[in-house]
Amino acid sequence: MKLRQFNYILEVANQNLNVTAAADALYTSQPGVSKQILLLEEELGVNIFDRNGKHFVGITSAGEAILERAKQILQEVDNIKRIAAESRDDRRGNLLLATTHTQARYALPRTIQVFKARYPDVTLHIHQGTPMQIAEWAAKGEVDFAIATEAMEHFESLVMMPCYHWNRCVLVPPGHPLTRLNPLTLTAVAEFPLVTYVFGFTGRSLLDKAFGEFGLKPNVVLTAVDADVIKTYVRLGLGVGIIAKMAYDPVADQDLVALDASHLFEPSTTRIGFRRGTVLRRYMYDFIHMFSPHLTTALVDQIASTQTHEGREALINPLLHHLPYH
Amino acid sequence: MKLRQFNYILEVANQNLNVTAAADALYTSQPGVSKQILLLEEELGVNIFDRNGKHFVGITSAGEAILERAKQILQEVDNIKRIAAESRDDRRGNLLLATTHTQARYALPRTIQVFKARYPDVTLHIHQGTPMQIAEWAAKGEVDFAIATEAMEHFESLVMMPCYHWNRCVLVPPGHPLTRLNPLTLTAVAEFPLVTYVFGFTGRSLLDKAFGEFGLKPNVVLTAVDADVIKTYVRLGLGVGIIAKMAYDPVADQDLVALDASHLFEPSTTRIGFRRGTVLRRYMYDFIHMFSPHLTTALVDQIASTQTHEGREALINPLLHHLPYH
DNA sequence: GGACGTTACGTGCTACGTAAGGATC
DNA sequence: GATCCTTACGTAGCACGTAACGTCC
Repeated sequence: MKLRQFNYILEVANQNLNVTAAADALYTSQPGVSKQILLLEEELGVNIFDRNGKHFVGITSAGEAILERAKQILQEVDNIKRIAAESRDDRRGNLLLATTHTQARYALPRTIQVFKARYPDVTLHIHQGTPMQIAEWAAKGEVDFAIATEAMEHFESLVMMPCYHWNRCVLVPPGHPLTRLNPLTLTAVAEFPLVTYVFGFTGRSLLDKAFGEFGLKPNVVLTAVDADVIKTYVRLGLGVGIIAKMAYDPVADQDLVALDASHLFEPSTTRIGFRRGTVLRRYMYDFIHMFSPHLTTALVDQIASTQTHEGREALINPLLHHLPYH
Repeated sequence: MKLRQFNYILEVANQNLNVTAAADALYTSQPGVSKQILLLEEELGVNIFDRNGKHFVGITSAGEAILERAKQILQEVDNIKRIAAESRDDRRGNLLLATTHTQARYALPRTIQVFKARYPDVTLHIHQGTPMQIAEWAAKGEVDFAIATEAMEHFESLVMMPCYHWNRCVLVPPGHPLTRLNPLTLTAVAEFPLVTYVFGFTGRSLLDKAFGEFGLKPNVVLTAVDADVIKTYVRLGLGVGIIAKMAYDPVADQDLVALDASHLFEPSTTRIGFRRGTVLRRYMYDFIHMFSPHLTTALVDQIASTQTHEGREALINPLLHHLPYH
């Protein structure tokens, strides 16, 4: 049994049982991967993969259990690397963030500025993706942190912590009829064509929920992944925009009017998450703390080491009531 | 990083930082071990061991963390082996028990007879030792199960489950003054020289506690590890014996009189334990179940997967009230 | 016929054991 | 001086890549 063999079988499983693809992903030869898998199976006396002739067509039940353990082992190997890196130099390393456009553009810049000043020798990488991709990357350990509003709670293997609440504003050109309405109502908004986020992005689900509860059928004429695109189309007069309040820039967007809509929608919660069981480096704890001052090292450790869903809820719920608003 | 390197550093740590001893224990050459450790430290860029010149004198703080992870990794490797063995043939394998004389001689034979009949192809090994050794062997994964009455609760890394309660009898030659006493009292017993278990064995701690609570200072003239030795000296008239009731055999010991002493002492509880995080094979679950019918596979899994002390207590305490008596 | 996994084979690396060398107690 | 770890060196085994082969769709 060798660590490399564990790497190989996991990559094959990840690549939909395609050995060739796994070999490519691992930058090695296909026969090498094939050989090592056969050797491992021979050593264990058990098939990990089901085969139809020479083609891999499935994972055996023993294989499932073995892959699970192999994943665990490689995670611990990774932890050892981190422990070593931390002890060599706790100010040097990499920080891989996966997040959405909204976070990268509006929520993160300030934190990242402070972080870079504090840790000039940590190389930052920001991967942008859909909330679903983001969560998957973090779950696989391909990135250190996932930061997003949606789709984060479906991964039991992620430690998720709330960072801040935020709500929306309605974006209209100056002189638009809605600017004369005080207070703004959902019914009034629903009478205009809307431009807002794509489903599955940036709190779109809570937005739909609010209209739905009033029995309103909003006329969404355009959806986009990010607020910059939405603003562009509001400027073109395509419709009324609904975006995160933090995405409105009073200076750059002074040609548009932002109407507070906090009373119309439930606040959304942005969360940060990382793979359970991962050792965090000092600067990672610090990053979390800079982004969300209520998430101290001790609290993060406590949440991460709590195994039951209920236990984590008990730690997280009190936080939710004192979360900052953006 | 290689699995072998993890093996090496753990063995060195186990052998009090003596590389030569570790190499011997691993049946390999000392320079080989030395080399691999140096290679690992070089790869990680961190010293795992503190050195004074060429002598190993301690473990670095990073080393502590690394050893912990390495242990975890090797345990999972072991689990993979078990999963594979189970899927090859779930009726063949090894079962390593560590237990005391008392259990091996009086409690286990019946279970083992049934077990051997059910699993003729499982090779059984019984290691006898002190309760402390037994627990350590199990904690290190050197044996599958520890079965004992004492010293079992001090190992957080062991999953411990209660098997049965038992109590003591007072052993005297026929015609002894104590045989005319009804009921038997602690004060009366304390007036005679006593022969009983060594401290740290077979419920000796609860025995001392009972005398202590009555302010009695028993005159223990001889202690032994096992009841057979105790009986021998009772026969020689050296004193009154106090042994586990199950250790009295009405046939073989008919030349001695056993007086029930259940009302004089708190019952002791014999427990079975295994290393937390270990995958159990089908026959291992069955062995537990045969030895303690209340410990079903589902219950064992539930107890083993409960991470908090309180959670385990909540599962175990109800058991304690319905435990069989031996 | 194309995609895919296995077998064959030659090369280079590496782990291991023996022997010698330094260091520490 | 004994114990202990490291360095040196030769050998054997193993992993890897290229090429050829067999198989499935």
